Amino acid sequence: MLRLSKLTDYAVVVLVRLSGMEGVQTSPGIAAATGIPEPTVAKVLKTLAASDLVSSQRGAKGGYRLNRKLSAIPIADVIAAVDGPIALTACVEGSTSECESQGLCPMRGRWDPVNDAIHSALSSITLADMQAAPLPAFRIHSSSMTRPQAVLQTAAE
Amino acid sequence: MLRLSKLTDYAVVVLVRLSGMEGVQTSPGIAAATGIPEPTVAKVLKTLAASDLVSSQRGAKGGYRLNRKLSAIPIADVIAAVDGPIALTACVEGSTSECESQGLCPMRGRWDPVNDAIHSALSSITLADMQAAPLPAFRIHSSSMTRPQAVLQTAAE
DNA sequence: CCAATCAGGACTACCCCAGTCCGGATAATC
DNA sequence: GATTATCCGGACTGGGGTAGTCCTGATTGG
Repeated sequence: MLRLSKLTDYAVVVLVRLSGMEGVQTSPGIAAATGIPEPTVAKVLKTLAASDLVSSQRGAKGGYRLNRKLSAIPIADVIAAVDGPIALTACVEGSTSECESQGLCPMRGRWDPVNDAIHSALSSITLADMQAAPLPAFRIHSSSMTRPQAVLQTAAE
Repeated sequence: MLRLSKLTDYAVVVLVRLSGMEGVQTSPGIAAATGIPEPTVAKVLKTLAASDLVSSQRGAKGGYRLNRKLSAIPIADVIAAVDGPIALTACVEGSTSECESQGLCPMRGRWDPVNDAIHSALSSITLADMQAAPLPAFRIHSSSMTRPQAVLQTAAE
């Protein structure tokens, strides 16, 4: 199904949220604003910090801050940061000649054009594109909602 | 990691193998030729038959046959047949408004451009492209191999 | 010195895929 | 008509990976 992890989903949400504010933001704060569980937000942010997508400020009054503008972050970077290198098959990703059946595996290099195509497709779309995306004419209803909603309604908070 | 299932891998191998022969081929035969376990080959072929990528002939002297030429089969079709519809997020695939947190989920439609990009990328590459792919200058060594190797060395058997 | 926050890892529960197997239906052959 | 080879469809099970939580330590401001 070619699915990417839910964490990547969260990462996009968190990053877009970060872009909306000026100073640093704490993970509890982001968790409250997005509705994503606090530990999970922390996990995502740590991962993103490891990939230099966000900067962290430790200690009291600390928090996270976006390093680049959304328009400078291709979605491929986010996926790579959270889900690891973008590659469709296990054969391709690094472990050269580690294929279980070297002689049998006819894939060696054969998925490369596919991987390249996907990679370039994902590199051409930035978070800004996703932020300003279609966004159907649907509005957030606060009815039957108990949690602190309002994740990012068109980034204009 | 954006990985697709190993079954898709197998499907490509099986389809390329099918393209090399004229008449129908049995799943045991393909299993022997490709080194893929027999039940798995059968499973893949059944799936491919359900998506009209291959035709099946039942009964004795039966088997499978390719419906279109490799050049007419985009890899997207194979992925869709084996792994289901191509969509990156769970939100997108069908279950409309089934998102666990409707108000919270800012993804609704936002991954669409990404999905579209990937879909078109995968539609532009056919099995023929993958068959005639880079194919590094490496040859199958029969040394230290016990299983029936020779999956498809450049489709010229 | 204390409180708030990030850092980094370990840990667990759950879900989905991979692979197998079985009984049934179909069709060619003898 | 019986037999045999093959596909059909589903159920079943085990393993791997993700999601999510938690804990201990390091850093920094009040």
